[in-house]
Amino acid sequence: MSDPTPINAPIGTRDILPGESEHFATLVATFATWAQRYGFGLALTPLFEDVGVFNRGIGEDSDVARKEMYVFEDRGGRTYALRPEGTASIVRAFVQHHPTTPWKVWYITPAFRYERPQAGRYRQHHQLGVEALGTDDPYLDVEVIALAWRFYEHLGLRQVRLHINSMGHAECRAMYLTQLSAHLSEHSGSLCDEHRDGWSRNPLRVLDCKKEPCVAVTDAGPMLVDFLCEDCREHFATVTSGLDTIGIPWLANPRLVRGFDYYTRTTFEFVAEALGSAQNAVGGGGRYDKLAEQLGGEPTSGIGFGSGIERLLLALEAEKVVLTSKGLDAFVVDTTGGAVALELVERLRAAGLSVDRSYDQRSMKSQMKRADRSGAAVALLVGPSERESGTVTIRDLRNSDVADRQQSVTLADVVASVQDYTNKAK
RNA sequence: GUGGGCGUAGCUCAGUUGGUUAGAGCGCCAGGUUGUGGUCCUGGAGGCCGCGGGUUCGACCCCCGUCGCUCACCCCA
Repeated sequence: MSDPTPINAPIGTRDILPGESEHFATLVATFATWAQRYGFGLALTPLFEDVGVFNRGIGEDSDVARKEMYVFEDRGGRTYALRPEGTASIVRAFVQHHPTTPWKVWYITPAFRYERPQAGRYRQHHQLGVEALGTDDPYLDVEVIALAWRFYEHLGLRQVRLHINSMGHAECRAMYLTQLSAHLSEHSGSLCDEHRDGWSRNPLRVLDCKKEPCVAVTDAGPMLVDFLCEDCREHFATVTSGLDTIGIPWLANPRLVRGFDYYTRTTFEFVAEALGSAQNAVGGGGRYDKLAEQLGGEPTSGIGFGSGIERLLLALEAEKVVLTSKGLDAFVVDTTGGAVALELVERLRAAGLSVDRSYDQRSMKSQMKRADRSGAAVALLVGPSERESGTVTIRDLRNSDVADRQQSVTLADVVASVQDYTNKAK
């Protein structure tokens, strides 16, 4: 009947548990703060969508849509997919609800891609990001990029480079694609093994190829920037000069095409140079002026970016940045059976303090050890004599060199005394 | 989808040409200190040596299979 074999988390997924989850939580809280500062409201959308939301959005020929989506059929025969990225769902919600524009939202979500896991790449990872719909004002592009930049900066990342490019709008890109295809066709024999026969399915992808043969061929070929129309050129110039104005360094990268078909005009990527591996993009995004239409809505401009939380945590680790989170204020050590601790921790918690205690009536030495490991600022000791006199002994656990590390306070003064300690520590 | 590496204690890892009771460090528990953590000392618990099969008198070790983890390619966050 029952199989006693333990079951592990699925391939490419992982548990984020205390010890690590504090960093995750601090990172999300930081992003929430910054997104709000920039005027974005939180948007929560379903984890799964009609598969068309993603197919139409990110392009049926993209790798993600072709082979990386978790697609399934529900009991009613509808075909759904777990979201592989954040933008398409948000735009679907925009089309469905017709909010007034400009509509600025931020999100945090798991994202799913069926691919072989490796360092910095998971089948379920977490993304946070923003989307802004309803205007093609280039200053909005600047703001979205600025938000990402300030967020990384505030986290403590110092080795992030902003790569930026313009994909043009539909017409300039079409002109460019004709030229690029002609060039690739002429030199297809010199492309890498993978693209020699496969380049025509998505010529832009060849620009993204890092292999020597492809780089050589595309270097000698036409570049998208040279095909931008007057409007697109001006849009791009306004974005980059806007970045200059507010002091955000950028790097023009004409090869930056990114993986999803919906991008138009501005595209950008944040590369964490501290990450040695190929998985060094901690965030990216761009403008998508056709996506709302593709999802059945009115033509609506939009721009956004997404950032991978796991990648950011790896980048922070690589840069040796430690995200601090608030530890315990106090740990109650009760050697009289634990009933005094019960009341004490409740009172302290009600006063807004973070408090833990030990259980199972362990020895004082054992409880003190736990108090120490807990990282609490102070230990609150209750033994027979304290219980007798209605007092608590407060012991400073962090400053081992000061003389008066312990003091006795009445139960009535405990809350205020602990608050004194934690305020001093700040 | 393709290729490499690795599966031994909670964690990180040793383990001799195949040989008898499988080890260390850290962590955990307890004691040294019957009311005091971090340092130190002592002791203890904890292992189907991933799983299945094969070779052998004998397998953690060699062979095959399988599952899992991991790294890389591809692509991406």
